[in-house]
Amino acid sequence: MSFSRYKIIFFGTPEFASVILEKLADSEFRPFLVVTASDKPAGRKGILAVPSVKKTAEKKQIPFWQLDSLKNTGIAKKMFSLSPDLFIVAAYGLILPREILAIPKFGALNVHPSLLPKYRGAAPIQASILAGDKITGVSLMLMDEKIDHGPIIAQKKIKIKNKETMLDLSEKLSLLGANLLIDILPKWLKNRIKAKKQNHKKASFTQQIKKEHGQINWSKSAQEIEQMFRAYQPWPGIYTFFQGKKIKIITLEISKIKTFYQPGNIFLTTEKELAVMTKKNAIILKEVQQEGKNAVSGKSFLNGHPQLINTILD
RNA sequence: CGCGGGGUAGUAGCAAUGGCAGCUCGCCAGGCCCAUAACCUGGAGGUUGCAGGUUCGAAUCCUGCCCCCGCAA
Repeated sequence: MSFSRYKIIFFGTPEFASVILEKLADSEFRPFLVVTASDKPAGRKGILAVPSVKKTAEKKQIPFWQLDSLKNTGIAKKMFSLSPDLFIVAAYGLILPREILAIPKFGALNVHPSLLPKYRGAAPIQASILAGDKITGVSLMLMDEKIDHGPIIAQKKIKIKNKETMLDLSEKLSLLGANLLIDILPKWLKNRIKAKKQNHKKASFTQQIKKEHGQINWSKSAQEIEQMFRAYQPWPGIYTFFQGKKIKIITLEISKIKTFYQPGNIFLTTEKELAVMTKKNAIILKEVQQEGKNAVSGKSFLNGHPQLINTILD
């Protein structure tokens, strides 16, 4: 029995969605149309950045639309005329209006990288790392007009490992989500699954991440700063200011070394490594990058800035 | 033509802003030491990204080019 007669439209934009699209494209749930965001200028020279999903659609030879708005009524009509059976949405970036959601017979399914109702919104993966959670997962959800609010079809948990960054976890969750989809879709399309309403009282929300979130507050604990570091890879990264210049931290390590320094104090460990004290434990700066400069090891940075030792960072 | 920083010894990091090109690290030799990545003494190592210009004199000022990076998006 094949499901390839069902007409599926896939909505998504970044890498996370791209992984899912790739899996679907090779399955019997291959979408016949992909909707993604348009190319946007990026980088120093304003070179156009192509959404990851667009590349995958091209690679898998699936037609795609690049839309920056779904509010145009013509879009809904055009989609309706294609008579799709199902939408699959993963990190598309735009809210789907009600008239669009109403189009497919089997609804619009969203792949959300958290255990809903926890971490609704824009940055669930970062939120789970930032909070130091040990377990997270993906949720398949039937979309309604409110963000990440619809009833849940399926969930799958995974552990968050110690050194896992947002990037690592994102990749795992996208694969998990893709496999879960392929697993669940046959039952869903035969109406054998009932979506369960979320417990809205337990809902929590995450905000879009801004660059300012990456500034280090040294009065937090080393543990918290390290979680921040992993959550904000690759963007915005974490940084501090030294003599008015922004210093990005490229790699770091927690040190349990005992000192009497106050939080933010820069010092040398017995191994001559560059370290900063926090509220609890110290952070060793293995690799740093000053604005306008290449990334260098903590030792090298120290060679050029010997006055660094014993200054206090905010 | 979005804004800005940078390229100086060795695959390292930084000074010197018109007047002898220096510092830290590393490297080499020797010393000290039970010993050392610590300490002491000495040493090697440079066409200052490339090309041109201004000047008695350019790492420094001007022009063009190459390369690296931060911001913005």
